[in-house]
Amino acid sequence: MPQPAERPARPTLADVAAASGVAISTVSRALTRPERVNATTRARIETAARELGYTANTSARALTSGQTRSVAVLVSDVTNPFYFGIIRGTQQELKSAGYTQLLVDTEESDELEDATLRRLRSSYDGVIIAASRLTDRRLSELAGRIPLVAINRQTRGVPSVFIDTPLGVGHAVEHLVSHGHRRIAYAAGPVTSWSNERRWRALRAGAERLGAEVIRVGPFSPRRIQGAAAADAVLNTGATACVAFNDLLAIGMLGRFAERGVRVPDDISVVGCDDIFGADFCNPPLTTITAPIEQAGRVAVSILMAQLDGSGAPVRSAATLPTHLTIRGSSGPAAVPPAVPPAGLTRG
Amino acid sequence: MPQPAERPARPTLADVAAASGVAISTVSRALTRPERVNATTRARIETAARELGYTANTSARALTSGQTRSVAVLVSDVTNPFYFGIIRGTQQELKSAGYTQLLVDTEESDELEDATLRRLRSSYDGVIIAASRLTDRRLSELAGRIPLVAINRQTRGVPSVFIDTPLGVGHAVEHLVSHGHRRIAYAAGPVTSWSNERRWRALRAGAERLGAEVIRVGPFSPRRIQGAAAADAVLNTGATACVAFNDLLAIGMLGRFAERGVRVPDDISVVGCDDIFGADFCNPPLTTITAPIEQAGRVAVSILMAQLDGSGAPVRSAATLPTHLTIRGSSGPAAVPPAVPPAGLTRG
DNA sequence: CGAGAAGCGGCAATCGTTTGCCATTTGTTG
DNA sequence: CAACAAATGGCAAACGATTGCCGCTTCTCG
Repeated sequence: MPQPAERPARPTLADVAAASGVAISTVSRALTRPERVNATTRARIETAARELGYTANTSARALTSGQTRSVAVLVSDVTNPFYFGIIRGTQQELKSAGYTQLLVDTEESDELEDATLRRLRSSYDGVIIAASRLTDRRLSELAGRIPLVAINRQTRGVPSVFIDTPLGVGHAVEHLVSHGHRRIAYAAGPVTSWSNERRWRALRAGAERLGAEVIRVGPFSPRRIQGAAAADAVLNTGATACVAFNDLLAIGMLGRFAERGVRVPDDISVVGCDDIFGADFCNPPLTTITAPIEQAGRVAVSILMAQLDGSGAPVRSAATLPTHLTIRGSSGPAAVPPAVPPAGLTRG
Repeated sequence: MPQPAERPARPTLADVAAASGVAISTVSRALTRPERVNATTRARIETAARELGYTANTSARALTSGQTRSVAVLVSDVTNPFYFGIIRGTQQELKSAGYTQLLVDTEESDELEDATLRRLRSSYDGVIIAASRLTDRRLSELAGRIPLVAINRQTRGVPSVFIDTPLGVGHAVEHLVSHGHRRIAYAAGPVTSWSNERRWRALRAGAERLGAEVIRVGPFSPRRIQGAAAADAVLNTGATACVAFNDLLAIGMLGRFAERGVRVPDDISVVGCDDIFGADFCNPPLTTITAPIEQAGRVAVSILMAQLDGSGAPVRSAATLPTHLTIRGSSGPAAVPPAVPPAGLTRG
């Protein structure tokens, strides 16, 4: 019985070799290390390859070379617009480096993060983790074993890109205090978030420096829906201004304040973090700490590439990206003027 | 010279086999077809595998089995929040099906779309294309060769998920006309967009049915920044209401109108399409055609899975997802009352 | 107690590519 | 013209898993 005439399979190196009358190995070299093969032979091979529509099988290639030319990008919640920015940045940069992006949502779970990384181990050459929930120990152990870059997570020995939101928080405090706010609430994010702690500390430090009071409420899950609870909690503190863990929460708060008839910024000022899509056109437009989110994704990729291409020498790079306060309509003078006029402004 | 003692490599089937005293093939079977191997042997193997931390090498597995257990998701612009919804949906569903998502941005280019699909051919089992820019011919040819599902693109023989925005456009027209609008502008999207044409036709048909006039302006690239140009163009038409190709454009228009002192909806009503993140909290909140975006992603995956798991029988499914008009603050009564009172409301 | 069947596990080929090593050809130089 | 080097291309062994086929055990039943 003759074998079926159909040949739905994709052409392999063997096909190209047969078509151009050389050995498989020669074709392989012609395609991957052009200088190793004679120009005329190479031309013949390239023509044959093109005519056959040959493309290398990535699995087979990965098997021998150990290189997959793809990078896993872990985000803790694809739902969060902040990560869209990261994804955009990594996507752009990975593509231009000829890599493929494996996008994974870890759902804020350290276990899932760990399990995914293990399960896909042979599918990627390196990893970019945004807002990891892993312990320092585990993260640095991981970084020792596989090329990895963390975004917004500084851990000893782990290459990272840090968006310096605490810096912006400092500016936010100055902005608020200069407007007469003396009591500032912080609507906290998840306890497992490293960034959350950093922002809170920056807020406290800034307030202390300028003689303002801070009250922390929360934690809240960084989602818009949680903004309602956060808004109510903030109202209870008697603060005239608040800083939210991130814009998502802040936008949610804005909605709740409107619902309750609390005027922003007349009754209360709201400051967010990140400057995500929407922060500029919500109502009122949100005063926030603008973070170079996309850039963070791009920088993360470039640090990763350095590790990958490099000769194995530990790169152990750590980039810090500055942020700035973007003042929009959601913040303004404090509702109730302070009992004592801000004479202390020229203290010294 | 003795070989270096270090053994950084991941454990393979051979390692597990050695550790549990059986052949490689037995280990493979124990792990993938548990019923083929004795319970006690299996237990021993599983223990060994666990202790060694064994995970299958995906490349090797893909090479023999021909299955990669990953799916390529192509979007034409990761920057567009509409696609975030798609990505979320596919991500969720793919993960629960045990697949990995390869995210690719095709940058609105048919060539890039084609090239990527070819280049990565051996890396995915199936493809989901959102808003393909390919020709019908090419797309259906592709669908004949590889498992594929198109989102918002109906082409003969290509399994697809269609978000029925035209249906919603019809409702939007009724809404506007009932508010006295007689002249409605359409801010068109890219000419290569299949959806754009469908929306325009629905708008024209609806207007004709209700005796209103429509004017098309554009095309505009579906980005916020283009909203300014679109707003200005709409103003020139003398229309009292407009429908935008999508929310991104509509939100951009809102900003421009505010800038020019044109009140929405007092001076002009604005209706968007898709109901993306932000449509509900922009200023004013946008009246828009709410699309089940995430669901579209999920349904696309499930159709793809049917093709993949199925016995090769062409599934050729086509799902249509209904939309609905969500009325918010950006639309209202026409600025200038119609010359003739809308007596025709009870026609027939 | 013997024969057939079922259960179980091993051998080895295979997937498509890469790459170290070697053989051949070609070119260079004294 | 001889001898050696460089350029070129082929052979074959990996990479790590899957799987068809076959043989050995065991078990069952007459």
